[in-house]
Amino acid sequence: MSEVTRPTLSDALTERMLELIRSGGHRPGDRLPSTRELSQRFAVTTPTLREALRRLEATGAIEMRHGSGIYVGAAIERLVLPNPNMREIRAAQLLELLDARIVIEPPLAAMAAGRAAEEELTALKQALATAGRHLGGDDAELHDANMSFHRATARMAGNVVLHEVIDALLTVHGPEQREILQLFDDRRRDHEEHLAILAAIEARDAAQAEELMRAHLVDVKTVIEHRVQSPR
Amino acid sequence: MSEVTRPTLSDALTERMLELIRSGGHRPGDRLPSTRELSQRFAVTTPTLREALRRLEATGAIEMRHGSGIYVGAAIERLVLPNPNMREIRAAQLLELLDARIVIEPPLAAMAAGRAAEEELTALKQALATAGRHLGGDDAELHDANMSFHRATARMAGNVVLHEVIDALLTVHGPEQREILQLFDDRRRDHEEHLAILAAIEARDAAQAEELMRAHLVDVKTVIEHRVQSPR
DNA sequence: TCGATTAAGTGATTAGATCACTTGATATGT
DNA sequence: ACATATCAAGTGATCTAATCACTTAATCGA
Repeated sequence: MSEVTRPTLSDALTERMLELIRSGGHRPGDRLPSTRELSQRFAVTTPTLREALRRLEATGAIEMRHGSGIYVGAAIERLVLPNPNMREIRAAQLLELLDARIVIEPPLAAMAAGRAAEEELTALKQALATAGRHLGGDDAELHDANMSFHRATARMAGNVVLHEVIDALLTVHGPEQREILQLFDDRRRDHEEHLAILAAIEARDAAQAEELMRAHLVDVKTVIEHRVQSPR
Repeated sequence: MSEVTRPTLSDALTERMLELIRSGGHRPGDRLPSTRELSQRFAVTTPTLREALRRLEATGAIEMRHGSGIYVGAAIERLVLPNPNMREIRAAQLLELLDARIVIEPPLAAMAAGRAAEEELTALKQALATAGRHLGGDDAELHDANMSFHRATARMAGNVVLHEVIDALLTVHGPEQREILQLFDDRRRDHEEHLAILAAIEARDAAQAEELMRAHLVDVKTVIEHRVQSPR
């Protein structure tokens, strides 16, 4: 979903469809209106509507059964719902995401330490350097740089499957996390924890890399938990 | 991609497009033929073609830029390419997949043991019972039942994110794994290991559940490694 | 009571035309 | 000569309205 080109009609349709499912309180398995009714309601023609539907189908948000109807898919629950009202729900998702990362990323850090190559370490250092430059400035850029650090660590581990998993998780929940994680005091500590992880990997100390990564993610989780209970 | 309904024209188109990209040796960023030429080559009309393109776009396999063209996306490399010739590559992917599962599933088993509810345990037992019935028979059904056991365990852990990750991994690599894992002597041992894991979860012994799951997956990995070196 | 039939509703596909956007070449002005 | 403006060709986006293919549940018949 790179936004290099201007949002097209079909782009907007996809989101309106998601909104329809969500605001309608639909659950997985529920049946949605027919293509004819949807195209009328959204004032677009059938082919245009179907393009939007195909995208949703590819994501697992809906399921289209020939001759039967359009049904809400199982994946609808894990989709990023751009609903600005439901801060708590999104925070809960975020905590689950962090639990997932706490499971996956520490072993990845250990694997990375086991096979750290010079050229790969460069990517890590570069991400941290970028993050360092944005420590006092732009929220978005700092967050992106930090995510790059985690991505690079995952890539170094040398397991494509796990790398892609982490990549997907960070991509999907990136914007939400960024929004919640905006607090100035955490910035420097985050950065220093990243540096410590890098040092452990560079020293090829798998055990410490794993432990530092775990501690780091637990720290982040703690911050978010507090943030949810007492939003600023 | 549930195959409850018969594959539609657009389904086939999606795969033909993937094949075109792959066999053409295209790399991410490469430009593909225009919609007009593609629709002619595949002998379908524009709207039909575009549905297939939208699905590929949603997956990140391609990128459509208004007024410019259709380009190969970055995600094309991590897509599952149904190439029947490359047994070694698929086996290598399979080993990476198992490494990934070895990272994720043992902690999930531990989490499941921590919050095992009666009704959820039923799903586990049911899957194992089904597997038991197929121990001496159909390959495909036995494998499906075994995968159901792993899925159910992941679901019990109570983390939607990790559950979906495991679900996706098992779905994507399921058929390949099944093909490689066809050996009669492993069946009973696999089944018994599953039973042991269930017992640990039922006894709420998180540590043992985790360790048994890890040992089980390592066993499977060992089998595959041997199978690749000396295919029967 | 159970099976086959059927009709209504639904998704899938067709056809060609037109609109909107990008891009590189051309022309223009300095 | 260089930079800017204009333009035309190529491309994706959308429209239109009709027909085909499939599912489902009610209906009918044995």
